[in-house]
Amino acid sequence: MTESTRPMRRQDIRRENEKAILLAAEKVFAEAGFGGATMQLIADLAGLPKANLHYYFATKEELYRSVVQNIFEIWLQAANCFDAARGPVDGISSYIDAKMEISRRHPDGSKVWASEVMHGAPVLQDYMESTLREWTDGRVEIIRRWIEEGKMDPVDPRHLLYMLWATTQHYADFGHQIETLNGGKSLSDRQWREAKENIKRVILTGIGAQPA
Amino acid sequence: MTESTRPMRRQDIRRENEKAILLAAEKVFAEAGFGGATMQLIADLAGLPKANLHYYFATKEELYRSVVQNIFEIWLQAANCFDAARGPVDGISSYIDAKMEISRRHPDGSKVWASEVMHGAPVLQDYMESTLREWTDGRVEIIRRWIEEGKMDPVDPRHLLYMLWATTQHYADFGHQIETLNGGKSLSDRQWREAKENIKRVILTGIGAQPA
DNA sequence: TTGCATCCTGACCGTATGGTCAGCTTTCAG
DNA sequence: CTGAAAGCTGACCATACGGTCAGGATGCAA
Repeated sequence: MTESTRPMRRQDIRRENEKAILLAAEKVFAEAGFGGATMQLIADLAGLPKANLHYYFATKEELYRSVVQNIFEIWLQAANCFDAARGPVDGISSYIDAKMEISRRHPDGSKVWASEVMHGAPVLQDYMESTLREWTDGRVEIIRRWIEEGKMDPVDPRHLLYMLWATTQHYADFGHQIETLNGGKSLSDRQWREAKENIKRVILTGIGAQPA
Repeated sequence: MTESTRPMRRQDIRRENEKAILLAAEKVFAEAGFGGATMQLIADLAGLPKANLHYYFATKEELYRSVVQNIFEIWLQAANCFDAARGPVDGISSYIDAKMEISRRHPDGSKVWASEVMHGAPVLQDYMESTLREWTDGRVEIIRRWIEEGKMDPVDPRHLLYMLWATTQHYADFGHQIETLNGGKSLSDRQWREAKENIKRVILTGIGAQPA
């Protein structure tokens, strides 16, 4: 760690430990699910004694909640690409890029999020009913406008969004399956690019998207 | 249950109890994950004492394995539509129909399967490396032939398959999210039909599929 | 009717887990 | 320098869980 450096300031200690715990927790929750994860495992992975975890996060639930909220933030940020766009080609392309990047860089987070939703969103139900709903309604409106302006075919905006979420998250959540079918090797840079291009091409063509 | 009927035959008893246990287990595993599920909960839901579960299924792992294998069977069966097809429109349409029907009728099974894969397929790894791989290779070959025959655009067959899996399973695995965004109500017959039609339309158009 | 295999279950057990706490060390403001 | 606040942790606890088992109930073939 930072053994040979000068002693850390309190603030730094707090930040670094919380970060290490959250990172370890994300991995363990992703691999074992909430029920299968143990504080001991997370502690070991973070390189801290278990009691120290409880110093920063009172309960397993609280730690889990923090992890899930982190993911949700990242998830929502990817959405900004959508707003600045002038048309479906631009907006959907960059959204797919962003979400595929998340699937590649934060597969654990993606899995935790998927798990949370699959189990009925016990922790994030309120977020889904407020933040997520507002975000979705906003994008639906944008897509609807694109359709009105003749920039794409009249596809149901909600189902289009579900399709975008599904196809991109699949590469994280079902990454193990994809790897297995890829001869046990994780996708190469090239394969990730192909995956992205394929999704973009099929969807953009599929909705009859017109540039600009 | 069957309180007012005549006593059951042994065979029937065995079959009915195993069925009840598997059904309950599927639901509990789907809702809580493997680690979060308890034999007691499954027993209660099945209306049997916990010890009775261990009479039919020696361990929690064995019960889980049975559940997952059941899903896998259903999953593979949906694949048959693909084979009889004469072209991409026919084959992919019916495959989407079949998989959407599974998502609607067996959402719990779908979730258990998703969970299993997300956690690295600890139980079904061997199946994925044999049965699933063979199945996939076969379909890839079919799609490749369709492309050669000019029946669809040259889309990477594997990524196309992933797209089909992702979009259809999404309606089961993320059903809770979809319901929340649907005003807290589950999708109506009409909405399911729209979802299916949307997926078919976007994908078939997206790959430039030609009838026959 | 009899005997046996199957079916069933309350009570029990060892273990692992989430969580607590008393008391230690370290930082740092005044 | 000093004292209080923040950070840390080994040892401990209560509980819940997966699993066992002895022995009773039930069906069924002969």
